[in-house]
Amino acid sequence: MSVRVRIAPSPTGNLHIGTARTAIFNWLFARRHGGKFILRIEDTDVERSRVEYTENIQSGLTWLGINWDEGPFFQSQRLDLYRAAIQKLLAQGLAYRCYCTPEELEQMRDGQKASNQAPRYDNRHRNLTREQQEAFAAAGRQPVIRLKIDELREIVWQDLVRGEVTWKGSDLGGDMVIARTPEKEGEEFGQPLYNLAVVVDDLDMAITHVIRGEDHIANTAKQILLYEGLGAKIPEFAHTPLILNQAGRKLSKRDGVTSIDDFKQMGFVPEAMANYMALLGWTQPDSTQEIFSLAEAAANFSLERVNKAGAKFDISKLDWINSQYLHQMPAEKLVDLLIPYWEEAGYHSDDRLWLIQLTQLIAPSLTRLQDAGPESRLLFGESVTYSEEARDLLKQEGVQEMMQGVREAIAAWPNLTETEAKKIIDQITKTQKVKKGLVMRSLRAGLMGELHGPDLIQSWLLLNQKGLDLIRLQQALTL
RNA sequence: GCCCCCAUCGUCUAGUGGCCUAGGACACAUCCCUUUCACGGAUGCGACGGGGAUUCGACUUCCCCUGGGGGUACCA
Repeated sequence: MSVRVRIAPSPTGNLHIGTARTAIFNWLFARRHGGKFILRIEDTDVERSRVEYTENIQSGLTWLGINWDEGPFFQSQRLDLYRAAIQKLLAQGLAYRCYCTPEELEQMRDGQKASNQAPRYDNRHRNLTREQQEAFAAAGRQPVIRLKIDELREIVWQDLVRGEVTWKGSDLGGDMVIARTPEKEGEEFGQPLYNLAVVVDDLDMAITHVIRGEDHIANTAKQILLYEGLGAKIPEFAHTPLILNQAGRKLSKRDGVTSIDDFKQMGFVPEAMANYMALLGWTQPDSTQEIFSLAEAAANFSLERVNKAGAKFDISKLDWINSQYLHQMPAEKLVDLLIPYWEEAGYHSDDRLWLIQLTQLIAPSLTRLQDAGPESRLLFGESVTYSEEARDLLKQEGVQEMMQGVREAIAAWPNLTETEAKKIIDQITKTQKVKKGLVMRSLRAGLMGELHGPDLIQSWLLLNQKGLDLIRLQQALTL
C-alpha cells in the first residue's frame, strides 16, 4: 500500500515552527516512499479559526518548499462525514448522550482534585434510561456525545519513533466527548471534536502514517479506540520530539519569534530554515552532513533516525546555516534577495551590475539578509561620516599628501580597474616613502570614514564607478 | 495529583556490548591567512545525571532513583 501522510494544522495562528517541522518530516517521509502528502486545515474550532491564518499556513509551507499533493481540505466543509460517524457510533451503542452541564463537570473535577484524585468524567450518564434522558431534555438541557471507554482496556501501539507505547483505558479521563452540544434548535448534536474529526478524516483520506508532535501522544490512545469503534484499520503512528525554547519548554507563541513569517522577516532564507528544522531531531545516515537540501534529505529520510528527546531551538546554529547558504549563493540570485533590504535601509541604485558587485563584496560577511543594510552602508551616499579613529589617522603627518596623490591619480584614470588601483597604491607608497599598510589604512579612512570594512580595493572600485571616490577624498582633505 | 514520554559536551547530535583515550557541528578561546572587518583554515575548551543488576567487558541491555518534558477540555 502506498504511503499517504498529512499535515493537519489548525488555523488559529500563523504557521508555527513546530507545525512547519512536522510538515517537513511528513513531506520527507512521503517523498522518500513515493507517497502522497496532504494538507488538511482543522478548523472545527469556529471560535478561534481565521481565514488569514489558513492563508499564512499555505504561503509559509510554499515558501519553505513544502508542496502538497492533495488539499487543502477543510474540516468545516466535511461536517456531514463526522455527523455520519457519530451517528454510527450512537446507533451501535458505542456512544451516548451526556446531559451534564459545564458547571456540574467542573464541580465534579474540583471535588476529585480536592481529594487528590485524577480529574475525570465519572461516566455518570452512560446508562441513562430513555425517561431520564427525556427529563433532562425537557428541562432544557442540551447533550454532548461521549464515546464509551472501557476502563479495563489496554491500548498498545508500535510507535515508529518510540517503540511500544502502552496506555490504560482508565487513564483516559473517562468517556470522551466527541461532539459538542448543538448550536441550533432541532439538531441532534453539535460540532465534532478534534479526536473524532481527525480519525474520520484520516480514515477518509486513507492516511497510512500519522506523523505528529509528541504532544499528541495521549490523543493516540483515544483515537485508536475511535478507529476500533468505527471498525477501521488503524494507521501507523510516529511521535516526533518537540521543539523546545531556551527554558526547555514546548515552544509556544508566547516565546516571541516562533512563526515562519517572523524568521522570514529576520532575513533567513527558506533553504536554511528547512535545513535547520530537518536537522532539529533528525540526522543524515552520515551524521556529519549538516548542510543539505530538502531533496537530499528526502533521499535519505527515515523515522528510525528521528531522535526521541526534545530539541532546544538554537538561533546561533540557524544563523550559521543561513550564512552558509548566503555565502554559497550566486550573486545574481542573492542580489534579488538583498534589494528589498537595501531599499528598506534607504539605499537605492538602478545599476544592477553595480549591485551584483556590491553583493559579491559583502556576501562573506552576511549572516542574515538584513545584514545587507549595515554592511553596505559605507558604499552608498556621497558624504562620509568619519569615525574618531579615521579622523586621527587622516590627520597624521603626511596622510593628506597621500590622499592628494590618490586624487590626482584617479583623475588620470577614467575607468579604474583592480590592477590600476593597486598600481596607484604602490606608486604612493614609493613616492611618499611609507609602508604600504599605512597607505591602505589611510585610503580606507579617507574613502570609507572607518578603519574596518570589506575589501578596500573592491570597495574603492565600486565607489569609483559612481565617482564617489573623488568626492569623498575631497571631503577627507578638508578635515 | 495521576498517566505517558525522554535523559551523551552550554546547544544540536554520532554512538545499537569491545572499533570510545566517546566522534562531528554551532557557540566560545587562541593561532594562521589578510591593509582592516569578515570569510576560510588549524588548534583548544568541553559530556555519557546517580545507584544497582546482567556480562569477561557497558555510553550502549534491565531495574530503581533523580531530573526534565508532554498530557490530563464541549482547544487543536
